[in-house]
Amino acid sequence: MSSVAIAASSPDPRFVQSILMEDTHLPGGGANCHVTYSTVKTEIMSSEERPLSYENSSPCYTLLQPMQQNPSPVLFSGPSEVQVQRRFDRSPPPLIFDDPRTYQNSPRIFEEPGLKVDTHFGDISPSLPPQHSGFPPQTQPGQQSENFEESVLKALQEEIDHICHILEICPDPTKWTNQEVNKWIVWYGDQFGAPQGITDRFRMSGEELCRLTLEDFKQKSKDAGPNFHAQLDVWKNACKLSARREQHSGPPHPNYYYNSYRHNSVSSPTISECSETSGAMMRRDDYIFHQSAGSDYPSPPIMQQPVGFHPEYPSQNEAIPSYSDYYSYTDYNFYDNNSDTPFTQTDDLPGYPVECQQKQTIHLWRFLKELLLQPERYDRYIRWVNRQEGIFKIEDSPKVAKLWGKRKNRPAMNYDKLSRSIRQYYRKGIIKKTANSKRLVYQFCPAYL
DNA sequence: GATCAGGAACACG
DNA sequence: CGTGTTCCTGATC
Repeated sequence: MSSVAIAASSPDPRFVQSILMEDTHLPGGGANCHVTYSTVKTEIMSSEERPLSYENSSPCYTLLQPMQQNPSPVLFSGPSEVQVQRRFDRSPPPLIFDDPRTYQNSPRIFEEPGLKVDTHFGDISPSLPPQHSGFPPQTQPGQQSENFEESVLKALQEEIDHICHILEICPDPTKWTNQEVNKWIVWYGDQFGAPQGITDRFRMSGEELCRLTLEDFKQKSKDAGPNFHAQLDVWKNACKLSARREQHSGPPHPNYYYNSYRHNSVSSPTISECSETSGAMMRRDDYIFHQSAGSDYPSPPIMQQPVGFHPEYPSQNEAIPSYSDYYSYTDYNFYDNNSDTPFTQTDDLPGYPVECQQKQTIHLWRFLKELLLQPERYDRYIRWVNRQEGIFKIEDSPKVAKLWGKRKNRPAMNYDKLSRSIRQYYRKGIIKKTANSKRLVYQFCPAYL
């Protein structure tokens, strides 16, 4: 059994697009393919093809696939047969092979020296004995591509859910309002290096957006346009596949975040709560590297806590989300284990290759928003005053500053400096003071709501 | 004293 | 160049 690490949606939407559109029925392949979050950095794209967002993107997905008699051309074979190559007219990079069952013995990308295993995000545990690898039994040939598609879809669904939660948008692009389109463009624009004012070029409904062709996107932004187009395609396809799956397999996929937002129910659950209470979050035993009873490794909820969701820790993009600034993992290697912090993982970021921990950044406004979106954790420090209008109040300025400092690995961060950064947003139209300026009360500008 | 506003220099990717 | 970070002065609450 071998695994192949590939970059999935966040790193380059066009690559995922190709998977969803063409590669879900891999000839001879796809059996027991599984997708898990992992910031495995692989050179799928040549450097000139790789969008700017790639460097800042996390997570990547790791596709794990058993070695086949006739390996999938996409994942295993030579360049001439590779869909991705055809699509992008390039030679594919060397793929990474690995055998999860003997993983602990194979010095691979997962085993950077000193790299700890991320039991939280659920990567491969080097210490797990083979019998506890968590791999499901081999499936029948007929199930192969279906499983692959299912896995990709699940991973994408989680990523999309995560973004929907953050942006408070509907997962189905065709149903987006103008404002939701705006949010989505802002979010991915950040990742794709879209020019300022890009949202002005996308003042339309989701339905209109979905009707735009690649050329339309290119016209709106030569560089970022194709990425927007591909990313939208990923969303659309994920939505279709999800609907198709629901048709065949019972109840619809409940988007917990989105539903909770739409129905304006109680405050968002914690991620762990989601994992236990919501069908939208994948069950723990849905994951490949789940914990076997009695093991020292807790069940890794791979998608439960999508990378980047942890405001105190880097998430993807910020440069997303990944997603775009879904973020800098160097931030994990610092300080306090102060029990006051709502997290227990204050060590380094287990499961993330060192090279993935270097280049990502998070924007302050997004960090604040992520804090605000987890009131159950942070409302002691920062909370919405008027969520609809984006007005929020910093209740505990030293604490918020400390969290920000942690996040940026700036131990000397204080509220004076943080507020200076916030004030930089006035000119950029991201955050402003409220009309009746009150201390510690700020307001997100409409485009960033 | 804490917060706010904004200038300026600087770091970093 | 964009996004902060750091330091600063002066004003306001």
